[in-house]
Amino acid sequence: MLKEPIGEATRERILDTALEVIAKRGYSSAGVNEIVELSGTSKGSFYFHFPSKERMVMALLERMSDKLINKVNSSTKNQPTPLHRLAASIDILMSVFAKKKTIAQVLLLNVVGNGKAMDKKFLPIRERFLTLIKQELDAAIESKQIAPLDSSLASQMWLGGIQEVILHWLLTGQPNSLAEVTPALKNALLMSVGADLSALKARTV
Amino acid sequence: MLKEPIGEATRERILDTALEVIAKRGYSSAGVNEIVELSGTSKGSFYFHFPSKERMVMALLERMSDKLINKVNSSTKNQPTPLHRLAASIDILMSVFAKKKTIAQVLLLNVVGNGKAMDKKFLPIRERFLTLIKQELDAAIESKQIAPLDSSLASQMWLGGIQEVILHWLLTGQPNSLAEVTPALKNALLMSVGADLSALKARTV
Amino acid sequence: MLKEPIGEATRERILDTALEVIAKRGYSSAGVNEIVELSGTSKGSFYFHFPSKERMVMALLERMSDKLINKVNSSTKNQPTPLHRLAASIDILMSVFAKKKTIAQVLLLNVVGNGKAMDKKFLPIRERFLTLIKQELDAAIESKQIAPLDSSLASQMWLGGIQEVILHWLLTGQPNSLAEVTPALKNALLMSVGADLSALKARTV
Amino acid sequence: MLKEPIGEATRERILDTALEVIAKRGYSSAGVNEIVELSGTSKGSFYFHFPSKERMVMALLERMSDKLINKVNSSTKNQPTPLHRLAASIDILMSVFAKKKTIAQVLLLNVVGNGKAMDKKFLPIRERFLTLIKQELDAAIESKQIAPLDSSLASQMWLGGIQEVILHWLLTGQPNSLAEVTPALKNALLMSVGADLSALKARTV
DNA sequence: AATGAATGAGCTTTCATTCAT
DNA sequence: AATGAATGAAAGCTCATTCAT
Repeated sequence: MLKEPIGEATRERILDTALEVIAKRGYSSAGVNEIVELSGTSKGSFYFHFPSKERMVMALLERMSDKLINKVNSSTKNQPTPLHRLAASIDILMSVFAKKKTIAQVLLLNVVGNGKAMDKKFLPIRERFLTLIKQELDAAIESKQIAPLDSSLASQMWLGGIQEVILHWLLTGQPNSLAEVTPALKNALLMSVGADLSALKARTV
Repeated sequence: MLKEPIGEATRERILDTALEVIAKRGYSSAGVNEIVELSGTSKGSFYFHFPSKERMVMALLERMSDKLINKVNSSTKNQPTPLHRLAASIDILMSVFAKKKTIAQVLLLNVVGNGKAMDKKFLPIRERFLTLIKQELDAAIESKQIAPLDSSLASQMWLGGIQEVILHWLLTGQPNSLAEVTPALKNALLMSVGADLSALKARTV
Repeated sequence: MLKEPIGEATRERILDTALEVIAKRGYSSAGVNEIVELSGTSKGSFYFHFPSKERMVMALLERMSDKLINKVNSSTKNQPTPLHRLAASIDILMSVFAKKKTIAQVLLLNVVGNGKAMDKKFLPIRERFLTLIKQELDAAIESKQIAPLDSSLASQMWLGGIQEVILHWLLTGQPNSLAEVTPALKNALLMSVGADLSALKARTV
Repeated sequence: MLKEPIGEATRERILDTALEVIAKRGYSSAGVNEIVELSGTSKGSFYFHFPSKERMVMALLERMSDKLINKVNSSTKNQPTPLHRLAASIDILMSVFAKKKTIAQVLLLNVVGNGKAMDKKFLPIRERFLTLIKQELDAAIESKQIAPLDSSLASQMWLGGIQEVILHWLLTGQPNSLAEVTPALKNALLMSVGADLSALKARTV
């Protein structure tokens, strides 16, 4: 009655399972076999819905980054200034990854360097986040919240910085909770572009 | 008399070739076959010198990070303060990667997420760079060059930020030369820890 | 309607071919490659049907000993006494091996010592034959056809004696036909447990 | 001073080690590498002393069966009759194998069915034991200790029977000690050729 | 839409053997 | 006599993909 987009159930089931399996095993060790078995479907179904394993993963990553960017957009909607929006973005990213380890694992451990020279294929996803950050930085510059700077470079630095902190947490378990370090990370990033932290705090209230 | 490490020729040849092949194809697509063929050796030789492909790659990464860290240490030896040393480290890292793309590709594209759950195996290498940065940050804090902060977190942010800029360059070709963005990246990172940039410049002279 | 085990064709073809190849080359020299080529299937099929070469061989041996034991059981069904059943068992074993050299080769030349410490894996098959003999010996003891003795030991001696005669024939070609020596072997084995041969003959009529 | 056949030390060391390794791993899993390492020699030495692994094993088996047959001959030297000699042979064989498991493992688990179609190569060794038994059986027939029979067949049955009992002990650990079953085995074998057991006992004293 | 048996190129690894020293 | 680096054929096995049903 409620299985809304009829006929897509199998496709979704495959993607859901793929997320789990890739998080557990990594991209190239995640076999179509295991995905198909755990999802209760079949090889034939898999290749009916996706032309290849690679394209399936791209669909998965797209679905994931869509959701993630939507969440970011929701959380920034009501923020008064570009810097507030950047701060809110960092908050939401960190909290989402903290809550869904699998998403972090797949997006961060497999988006980069997956061993099959498909790095370029994942670029669009990275680009989306870079653009997100860059736009707000440019807006902050335009509104004189921060001084002019190479916003492209800065956004790369931000993305990398955030990624590495999460990665470190995934791989070493340090810190216990991402929430612990989020404020400090946010401060450091904002300071790196010369933002006035006091202005931010005042307004958050 | 001086050709000290005799008999290591084959081993070195394999490692050199592996670097090229992994840079070209990524870790898991770099076949022992191709490495052996291009290096003009044999499978038997490969497995005489290394117990497995995995261990060979670890040896390669160790050799690479040894060299890299040595270069960093050389370049910071004569710097007067911790912040100067951090700045010099960034300079040398960026210039090395700019010069040797293959090193960047292997170290950055394969250190993380290579698809066979060996991520943890590469941790020691990441850790070495993190420690390098952290030590100088701690020294800078102790010598009051910067205010106290979570130096562990900061070093992660630095490493991630630097990595991402290089990665972006590798994957998109932007900017044309890493040298272009090095000063701005350096500034941003130093500002992120609240460093006084003017103090740095004054002393560099 | 009656082609019951449909879809098992490939699996059976592999087992049939494996029997030939192992008889020709021995267990460890029988390559999956050759088995697959001669059976007109593929490596993929092989590993779809069996998890490993070793497990395939175990399946083969099981199938063989099942058939063999069924034949023995059929032939002893109508025998009046335990000793008659033992005599009939020897007859049928010898005649089966005489007819199907490949079965003898695989079952006797590979059941023991195949070079990869899997000897213990084949034990169950030896055990089945030992049990078969032991049960009849015990029955013969109980029915006072023979005096009490270590039936376990005796069954080992019987099995080994029969095996060796067949082996000798396989390896040297002597005697020309197993049938030649079957009566003498049967007598010797029965005498070894103190059986009264005359009683046997009288009743066979 | 006493290292009699100078220069053979290495060769002997290799053979001794090979015995251990083959007992542990079986023929085809016993690698030249391991033998060479454990014996403290080198690949070069190995192939200086033996033209191939196979020939080395044959040399080992020859050495072993020489020793074994010498022991048998010593133990039968002073026995009064052929049947006494046969009984003594069984005793000594069982006690040697009981004492040196490695010898039993190599001689029995690898002489037969070693997986590389070299079965025929080991025939001479089997033949030596068969001949040993056959000669005494023939002598017993000639001296009228037993009635005429197919001594060739009987010797095969004996050899197989003895082998299987030892094999069973090696593979299952039953019985605890070979000595336990030796008298019963001896009796059964002698009865299988129609020997008068009482005559034997009387004379043994 | 779905199934699962079948494919085969490709993988890493093993190992008896050779040979320059 | 001895060394051990080098060889390469061959092994068992994996896995994304295809296709008849």
